[in-house]
Order: sequence, then C-alpha cells, then structure tokens
Amino acid sequence: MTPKTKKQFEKIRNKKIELIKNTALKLFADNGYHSTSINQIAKNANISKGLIYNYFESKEALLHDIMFRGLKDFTKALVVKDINNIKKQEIIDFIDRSLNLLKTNVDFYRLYFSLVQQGIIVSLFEKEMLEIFSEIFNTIAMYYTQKGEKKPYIKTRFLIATIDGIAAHYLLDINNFPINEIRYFVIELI
Amino acid sequence: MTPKTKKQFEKIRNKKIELIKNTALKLFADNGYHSTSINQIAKNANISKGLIYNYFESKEALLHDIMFRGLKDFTKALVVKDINNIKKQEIIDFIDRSLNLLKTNVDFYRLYFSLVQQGIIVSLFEKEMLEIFSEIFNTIAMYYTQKGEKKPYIKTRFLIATIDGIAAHYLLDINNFPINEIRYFVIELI
Amino acid sequence: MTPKTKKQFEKIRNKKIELIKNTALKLFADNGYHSTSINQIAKNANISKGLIYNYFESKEALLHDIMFRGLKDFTKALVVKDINNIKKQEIIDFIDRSLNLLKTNVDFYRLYFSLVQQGIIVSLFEKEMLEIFSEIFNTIAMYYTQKGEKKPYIKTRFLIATIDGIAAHYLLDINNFPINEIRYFVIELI
Amino acid sequence: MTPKTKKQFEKIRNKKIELIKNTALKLFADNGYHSTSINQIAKNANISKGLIYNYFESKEALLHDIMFRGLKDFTKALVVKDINNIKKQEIIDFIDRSLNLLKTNVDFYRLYFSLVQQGIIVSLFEKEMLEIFSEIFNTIAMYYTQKGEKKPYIKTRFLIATIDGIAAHYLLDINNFPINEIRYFVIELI
DNA sequence: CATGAATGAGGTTTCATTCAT
DNA sequence: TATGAATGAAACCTCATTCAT
Repeated sequence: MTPKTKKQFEKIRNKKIELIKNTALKLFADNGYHSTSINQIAKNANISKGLIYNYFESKEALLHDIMFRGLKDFTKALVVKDINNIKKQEIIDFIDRSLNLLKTNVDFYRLYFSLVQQGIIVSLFEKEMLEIFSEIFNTIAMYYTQKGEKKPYIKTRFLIATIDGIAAHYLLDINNFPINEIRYFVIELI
Repeated sequence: MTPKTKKQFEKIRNKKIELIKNTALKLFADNGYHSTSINQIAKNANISKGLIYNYFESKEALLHDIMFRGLKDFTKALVVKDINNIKKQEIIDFIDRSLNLLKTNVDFYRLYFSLVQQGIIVSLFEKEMLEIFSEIFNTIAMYYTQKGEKKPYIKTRFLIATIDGIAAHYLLDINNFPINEIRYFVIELI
Repeated sequence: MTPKTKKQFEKIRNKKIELIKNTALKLFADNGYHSTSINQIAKNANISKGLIYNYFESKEALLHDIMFRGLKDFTKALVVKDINNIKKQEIIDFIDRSLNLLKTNVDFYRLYFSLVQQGIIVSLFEKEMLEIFSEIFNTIAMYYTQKGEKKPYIKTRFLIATIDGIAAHYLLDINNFPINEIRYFVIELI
Repeated sequence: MTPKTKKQFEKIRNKKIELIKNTALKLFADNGYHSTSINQIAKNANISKGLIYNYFESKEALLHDIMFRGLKDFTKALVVKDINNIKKQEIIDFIDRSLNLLKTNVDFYRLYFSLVQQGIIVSLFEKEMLEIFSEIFNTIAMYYTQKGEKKPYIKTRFLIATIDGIAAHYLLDINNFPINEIRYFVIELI
C-alpha cells in the first residue's frame, strides 16, 4: 500500500534508460541513425514508443545522450604526467587505450564514424568535440616537438588521420582486419 | 518544324541526366542521403519531380548511378605496366591520382564516406566494390611482396586504411587540412 | 501515532482537491483547455499525475468541477425580493455583482468565455446553463415589462449581450479596459 | 501527351485550396481548432492528408490563411469620406456592414471569437489586428469627439464591446437571436 | 519529354489514462 | 493517500512514388 520509494523508482528509471540507450545504439550502428525509427527501438527493447519519450525529449536527445557517454570515455584515453616531458610510452598507451575502446565499443564507434561523416556529430557537440580533440591534438604535437620532429603539427594530423583510417577499416571488417599486427605500424610512427 | 533527330533527343536526355545527378550529388553530400528529398533535388535542378522518375527508377537507383560514376573513375587510378615488376613510381602515381580525384570530387567522396559507414555502399555495390578494391589491394600487396616486405598483406591494409583516414580528415576540414604536406608521409610508406 | 480521524482525512482531501482545481484553472485559462496536459497540472501543483485521477475521473470531469464551482457563484448574483415589483437597484446590484465576480475571478471567466465559443460549455452543462440563464433572463425581462419597455425580451437580450461583450473585452485587456467608467453606460440601459 | 498548362495547374490548385480552406473553416468553427485534426479535414474534403501539406505548410498556416481572408473583408467595413466630418450614417453603415458580414460568414466569426478568447488570434496576427482595430477605434472615437461626446474613447470602447457581445450571442443562437431588432438599440448608441 | 497534383505509408511526438507498489 | 512508470491511440507532418495530362 505504500508508494514506491524514490530509490526504487530511480532504479527502474536507470535500468530502462540503459535498455533504451543500448538498444538504440545497436540499431543506430547497424542501420544508421536516420533509418532507425523510434518504433523499431521500442519493439527491440520490448517497450512502448511512449516510454522512450518519458526518458528522452526527442530522438535527437537520445542520440545526444548515447554519444555523450561514449565520448566521455574517450577523453580519458590520453594521460600525460609531465606536459614538458612527454614519454613515448604515454603516446603508445593512448594508442592502445584507443584501440581497446574501439574493440570493446564497436557499436558506438560505428555510429560515431557514420555521424561524423554526415556532420551530425559536429552539430550536436560542437564545443565538446573541439575541447576533446584539441587537447589530444596539442599534446601529441607537443610530443613531436619535444622529439625534434620538423613538422610536428602536420605529423600529428597524419598520425590521427591514420588511426582514424585504421579504426574505420577495422569497423568495416571486424573479423578479418588484422588490427593487432597493424598496431605495430602505427607505433613506428611515434 | 523539323522533328528533332534521335541524336538531339539523346543529347537532351544526357544533359538532363547529368543535371539531376550533379544536383543530387551536391545535396546528398551536403545534407545526407536520407535528409535530401526528391522534391529538393527537383527544385534545385529547376525541373519537376516527375522528370527525375523518367530517368531514374527510384531514389536509390539515382544514388546507385551517382556512386557508380564516381567509382568507375577510381578504378583507373592504379595503372601497372608489368604486374611482375611493379615500379614504386606506379604506386606513387596511384596515390597522387587518388588524392587528385579526392580534391576534384569533394562532394562525391563526402557522400561516399558517409554511405560506407552506414553500410549503404556495400548493399548497393557488393560485387563492384569487391572487384575494384580487391584488384587494388592485390596489386599493392604484390608490390610489397616484390619489395621484400615481410607482411605485405598487412602493410597493404595499413596503407589503404591510412589513405582513407587522410581522405576522410581532408573532407572534414578542406580548407585547413595540409594534404600536400601529408602526402610525403604517405609516400614514405611505399 | 494515533490514526488520523475521518475529519482530518477529509480536510486533506479537500485541500488537495482545491489545489488541483486552482492549478488547473490557472493553466486552462492561460494556455487553453486542450493545450494544458495533466502532466503540467501535476507539475505545477507539485503532485503526481496519479493523484489527480484519485480525485477526478478524467480531465473532462476536472473541467466540469471547475466550471460548476464558478457557475454556482454566478447564480447568486441576481437577487429579487418581490418578483412582482422588481427594483431598479436590484438590477444594478446584479450588474455590480457580476462585474465584481468578473474582476475577482479573471481566470475562471477567461476559461468560461473560451469554452463557450467552442461549444464545450454547452455540451458539459446543457441543463445547468439553461436553468441559470433562463432565470436571470426571465427576471430581467420581467423588470423591463414592469417598467413599460415595449420590447422587454429583446431589450433583455441586448443588455445581456452587452454585458458579455464588456466582460470579454475586459478580459482581453484587463489593465487598460476602463470597466468602471463603462459601467455607467450599462446602468443607463436599465 | 502535352503537359498541363500553367493555367490548368493554377485552376486545380486554387480549387483545392478553396476546398481545403472551406472544409477546415467549417470543422474549426464547429468543433474548435484544437479538436479538429488534419485527418478529419482530409476526410471531409475527400482528399488525402498529404495534399493539405502540398498547399499549406502546417495546420497553423492553414488557420492563418483562413483567418487572413476573413479579416481582410472586415477592413473594408468602415468607410469615411471626410475624416474631419464623419457622418452618423457612415457609422451606421459600418454597423450594418459588420452585421452583414457576421450573418454571411457565420463559421468564420464563430472561429474568430473562439480564437480570440484563447489568445490565438493575437499570436497569429499581432500586427494586422492592431492595425485594423486601431483604425476603426480611432475613427469612431473621432466621430464621438466631433459629436461632442464627453468621453469619446470610453464610449467607443463601450460601443465596440457591445457589438462584439451581440455578435457572440448571435453566433450562439443564430436561429432565435433577434439580431435585426437589436440592431436598433445599437443604432441608438451612435 | 515534362509537369505537379495526389496518395498513403510511416515517421516523430503528445498525452489521457492505468496500475503496481 | 500517493507515486510515476508504462501504455497506445492519435496527433502533426514528410516524402517516395504514381499518374493524368
């Protein structure tokens, strides 16, 4: 006879929010954001259409929340102890953490790349994206500078583009792409 | 009052087909395939919706034709005289032709990359894509083999992924991306 | 730890009912009946959606109760001591009480007028409306008859329409409408 | 084999636009704007939902067009030859034209009054409404001034409120409301 | 060859109402 | 008494496609 406690409600809420996000992520990644309907998400999650709108203001807000969670993880990939003395191993660790995130969040990164190419990511996360990537970019460029690289900024752009290319190809052919062996070629660039 | 000859008719046809394809390509690249309506294409091309359906069976068929044209160009990028003795310069030429195509067909490649990530390209061109890319892939792998590279297939995958990464980043930041300087880093991989 | 008495329970009930009605009235008046959701009412009243349904069968029932309360007040506006000898002052008092109700129940009358024009009032209160207004109408017509007015029924319709028009205009421009000065013009009609 | 001419298309367009507007006006007036769905309009007009959106950007745009047409008619109701010497007959003519418009455009004015009370009209036609009514208001006030009325602005407000009240009551009871006889009471106010 | 009116399935979103606790 | 998660019908709107001319 007593009403549900706040904690009980919160538990239900969080569970459902996760369910919706995960279901949507899978479908967005598989079929594309625009080709996935709210109806499909609801059916795959075994809930009603309306419930999705209890937890997310709109389809775009749902996408936003999904992407935000994934991007937050990525910000922790590059860790540098002394900015004035960046170690090679720290950059290698960044690469390895990135590849690890990639391997363990395949759906997220498939969605990510498809959104980037459509310009959707930028429109959703203009500020956040700039912050995350400019920090990573600047740190790597600084590393190359410290190492005596002649064109550190260009080399940095090259490195990041290369990593992205590898990630994209991995996602297109997960079972066959020799990502672990290709890693060595990337390490050589550092 | 003389009736138009068959040739004249065909000329008109081809002109309109080109107009439609070019207009659609621009819009698809700018706004995404799903977010571009037939109506928008018609309005931008200053023709009627119906006319598009005179020349193309469906929106997807239009996309198919646009992509096919672009892909055909790409098949000519890699030219090898003697398959048993591939010259370094021939691979360099391939890179340069690819980058050139990229720079002169920005809209096409923007569309291409956005479709690839959504799995649309594969569903449209399963066979063609395989043919084109397996030929390029095999030729480069053969080059690396001839050069004595230990893991020619993996190195090939690495090279192609790198080029794709560079292309993708170039398209995201055309005005600032230092593609000509980055080219040197790619050449070094050959 | 003593259980609440019945009276206490009823007090809580009535308090909540008033809270819901008042909140709903404000929102209905401000944004329209159809544009106000149960959710909004709940949030504005700091209660849950479910509670509203504890006290009111439906959104329409809630509207009904709100309107009924307001209409009941209005029935007491016209008081006549001797139906065979209606005093001018009694009609003036009716006007003044009406204007007073209007000024002190702005939200109610705004809602009332918006519902009347949409035919909603009639469908909710067919019988009640007829009773209330036919009594007022007949009394005023009788006053005009006693006064020797040639067309008492038409004059009555004219008077009531005029009052309604003034009320409506007052509600549309509460701060500027010179209702006290316009009152004199109305009194002249009696 | 020849395509339809522009004129033919325009004829079809205009016919359908009228059909849609008239159907919508009837339904909006009968059931209220919010309670009338695009679906209902389509069914009543024997056309598809989609067609409505060929001609009107949104439901609100449809409403806007309907109201605009009706308001335009009203602007011609008050005609004054010499602003410095307004004739009583000119004001009477205004009243008569207004009542005439009312009688011949019952649906429009029913909709109009219901929208006014919900504040919708103002949000759609802020500027237009102000122009139309301030001109009428000022002209009548000027007439009363010329006539030596002590409080011309208040009297004007009274007159207009009265007319509106009469219009509203007429619309609520078209068959019985003695509008022609009540007209005389209005004329007396001039 | 060319037009744009017309359709209708399906998309996103809203919301009154129910119900387990 | 009180909560808010959950539902699903129905709202507005989009758009690929068809078709009469």
